[in-house]
Amino acid sequence: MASTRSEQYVEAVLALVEQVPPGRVTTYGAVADALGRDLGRGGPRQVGSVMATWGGGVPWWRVIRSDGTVPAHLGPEALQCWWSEGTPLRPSGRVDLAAAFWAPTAARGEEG
DNA sequence: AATATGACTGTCT
DNA sequence: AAGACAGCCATAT
Repeated sequence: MASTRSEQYVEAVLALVEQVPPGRVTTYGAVADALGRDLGRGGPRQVGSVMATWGGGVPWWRVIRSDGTVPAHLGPEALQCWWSEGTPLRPSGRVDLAAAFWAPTAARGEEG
């Protein structure tokens, strides 16, 4: 078990996703960028891969694409959560990143 | 080392 | 607005 770099990355991703407040959302690229400052891994694909494997224990619906859309697997489920949390949505049914975007912070307890 | 795949992103048409 | 294409990064085979 072990504390491999991969697990550290996974924990860091999950930690950021859990930090996302209700009614707000962030993007894969933003999470990858925030972690890239600390872990040196930085790929939105990798963040998505982590979510696909371990996202079941975090508010994954608060993590969407860069254009406010969401993967087909999450559509209906995420929508329900957004309604329930009052996430700012666009008339098209997408999240309004201009109002709902939340900038993730490093998992090492640094914010500035 | 090379190839294939993926909850990504940006640009062009 | 929607579809197609290229770029990027890590993992698995």
